Amino acid sequence: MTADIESLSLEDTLAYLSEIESLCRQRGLKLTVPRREVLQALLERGKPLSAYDLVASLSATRRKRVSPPTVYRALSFLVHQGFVLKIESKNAYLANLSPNTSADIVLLMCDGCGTAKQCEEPMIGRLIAKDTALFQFEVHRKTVEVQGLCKKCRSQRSKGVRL
Amino acid sequence: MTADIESLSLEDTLAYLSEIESLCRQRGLKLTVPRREVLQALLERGKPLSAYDLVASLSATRRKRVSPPTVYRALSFLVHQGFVLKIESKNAYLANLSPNTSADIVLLMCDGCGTAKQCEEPMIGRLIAKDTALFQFEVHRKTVEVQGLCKKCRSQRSKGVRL
DNA sequence: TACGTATTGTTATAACGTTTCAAAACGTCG
DNA sequence: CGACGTTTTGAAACGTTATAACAATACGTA
Repeated sequence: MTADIESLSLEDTLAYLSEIESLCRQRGLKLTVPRREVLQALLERGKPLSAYDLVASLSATRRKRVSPPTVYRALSFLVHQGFVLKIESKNAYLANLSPNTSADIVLLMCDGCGTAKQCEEPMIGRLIAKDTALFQFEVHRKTVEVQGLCKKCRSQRSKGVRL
Repeated sequence: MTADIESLSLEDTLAYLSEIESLCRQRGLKLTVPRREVLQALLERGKPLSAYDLVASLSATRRKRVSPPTVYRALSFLVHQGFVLKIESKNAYLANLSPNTSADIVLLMCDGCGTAKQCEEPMIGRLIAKDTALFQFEVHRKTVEVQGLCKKCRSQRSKGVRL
């Protein structure tokens, strides 16, 4: 069994974490222990995890029970800073692999294998701006999520595998 | 106090319900009592309601406790048929005012007053198709939600009202 | 009427998220 | 250093959202 192709190499994980630390310093914020642990767990798994998956994961690595509020607070911080994406349609969370870009993100989520691909899509913002301008609506946050089957799972299915 | 401007007139509500009934007949499906009650409650209130709001609402109109599964099953049917929209970012449900069109829908949700406006936006589908084609991703479902402030609430705020 | 299927009722429970308040860590100013 | 205010974390209890499992009922059809 090979490693999950979606997860980052150790090298990339460390580079990513140091980029996040640098962003925190720039913003005068602290990447505290629980925040870092949550982010690291999301990076390691590479796919969307629920808050309670993270509670279990952190409870395992420390050898002591971590409570839901600890995880939710860390997630709230990370989502606020744009380091983690919340997947609304699945109540799950995913490390944002492009935390410093401000382009809107389209998430392609596979119903087969549970992976999620993030696409930066600047035109979505323009399109939505057209609708919101019409109603003089002030935009705070945008969510664009697509569910379906990834290439790999489609070919699995065509070979007769049940999804 | 006047009626909520978002809710339909009695006349429009009846017209809408008979359109839904007609769609059900065409599809060989039944708009049973709980399904109709849930849809009607959503129409009457005109804004997103949680499943448990609906449990309370139905329990009030029948004078007997309605249980969550009853409501969730009705919602599942209505969402499946496209008669009701699920708002993923709020765990709430909204009557779909254009149940027979297949254009993608952008929801503009106001953080101030809780109302939601639905906009048909055919270009969103094209844009997403571009990304999904790149990854050979097969699309099953799309969610596009925008949170912010509606025109009315913006002007309230500019008059100093806390939101 | 008898039978199979679809739907609803009911209880219990799982999954997701928050409130509240106490304890600890941390910066900073005397 | 040490006292103080602020931010962050820990822990228990609770609130909200959603589903599982199984019994009862309604409904079409032969």
